[in-house]
Amino acid sequence: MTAKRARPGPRSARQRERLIAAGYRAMVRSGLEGARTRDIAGEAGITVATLHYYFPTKDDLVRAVLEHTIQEQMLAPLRLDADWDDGLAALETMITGLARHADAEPGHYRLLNEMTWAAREDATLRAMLAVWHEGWHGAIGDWLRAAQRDGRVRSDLDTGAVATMIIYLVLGMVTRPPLPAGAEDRLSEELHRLLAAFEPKD
Amino acid sequence: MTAKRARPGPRSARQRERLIAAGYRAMVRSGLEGARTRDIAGEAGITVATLHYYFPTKDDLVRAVLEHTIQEQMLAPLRLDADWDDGLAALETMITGLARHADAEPGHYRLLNEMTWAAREDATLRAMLAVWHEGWHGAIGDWLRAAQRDGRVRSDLDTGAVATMIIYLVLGMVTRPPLPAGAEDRLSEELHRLLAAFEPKD
DNA sequence: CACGTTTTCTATCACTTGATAGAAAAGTAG
DNA sequence: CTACTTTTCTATCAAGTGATAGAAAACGTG
Repeated sequence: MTAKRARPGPRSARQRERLIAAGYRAMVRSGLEGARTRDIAGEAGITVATLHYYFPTKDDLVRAVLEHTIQEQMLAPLRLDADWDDGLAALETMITGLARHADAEPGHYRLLNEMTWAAREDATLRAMLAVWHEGWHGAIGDWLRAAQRDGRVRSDLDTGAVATMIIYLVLGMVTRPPLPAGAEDRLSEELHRLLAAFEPKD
Repeated sequence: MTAKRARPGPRSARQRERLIAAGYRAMVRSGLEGARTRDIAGEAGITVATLHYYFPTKDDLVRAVLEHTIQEQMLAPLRLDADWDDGLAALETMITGLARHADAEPGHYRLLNEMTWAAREDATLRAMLAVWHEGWHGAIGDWLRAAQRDGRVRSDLDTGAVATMIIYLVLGMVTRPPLPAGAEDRLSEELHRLLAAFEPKD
């Protein structure tokens, strides 16, 4: 017996990509549930019916968009490849870069956020996110250990635990909560002070 | 000319509260948009029509629920009053308490999260959140300064900037992202190490 | 009880939204 | 051109969903 699968035609890969791109934009604009299939189709230059020819249900499209988001849109802002030689600089680049990006593209981080909540009830999504977080956690740990070897970060720190703290810090930061003015100004500087290998003169 | 306002009857304050409580539960369960007015009314033991007698639009109800959430449900888990004498202990109590609470009641923090995003386009909501964040930020700063006076926290730290970091850290933590197993185990311990007044023997 | 007010319900609307059926159009091969 | 496949469109459905009108019930007061 044939599985209750979608019709098997090869489809146009180009149209698929166009729909995923339009879906990403719509979800960044209106959120995961707020994005309307009609808008997405319209933005891709087709009708809803044709959208459903490529993605039988909205959930299929959402899945494809989130997968695309993780693989294409999420790694870039992290700058995991930046300045590998200088771990502290890489850390700073990542944090300030993300803060700026979160101001410019808040919808992107709202999408990441909705994804995290959705992952609680979706094993596939959770697995994808876990892989991504693992890579991120590992990269930050590597940066910290490199800086420890250079004597620029306290050698007694548990780099894994600190990496976790930094990830939490960044995840909270990109939600851009309404903190008192200037609360973020000395953040990066202060993080460096906390991690620094030697006590300042005081 | 009379303003286009709802009918002026006094209403029952008890029913209002019952609706807000039911709304809070429904939104914790299904999210801000996912909560259905029919479900909320049913949970309060009335029909949708009666709900609209108390809250002309769903948005009015949402507003009331969020206001209630900030004032009643949000301050409690922070334990801002805990162990005021010992700032570091208060900090630890807050962080571990929030981690546990976030595991037990994730929906509460999803609601807080949706609120933060909604506040971007709603000045009233943003103002309410800002007041709450300001109090939180101030309390953490007070704890840190108290611990500095006791000589248990490095005196060279900018307590405001560190308070911001801790708030970001907590906001990220309560989203419970799928980090590698055990990533959070030594978090609190490591935070203490970072803040500690003296370098360990190494 | 009688009368006015407040509260609640039944029934229904108006509209959105994801989804589908079936025809038409576009592409492909001989 | 013809026959077949792939893609797209028009038109429409079915299930919600917030909201309302208007009658009925409950309440309060003398």
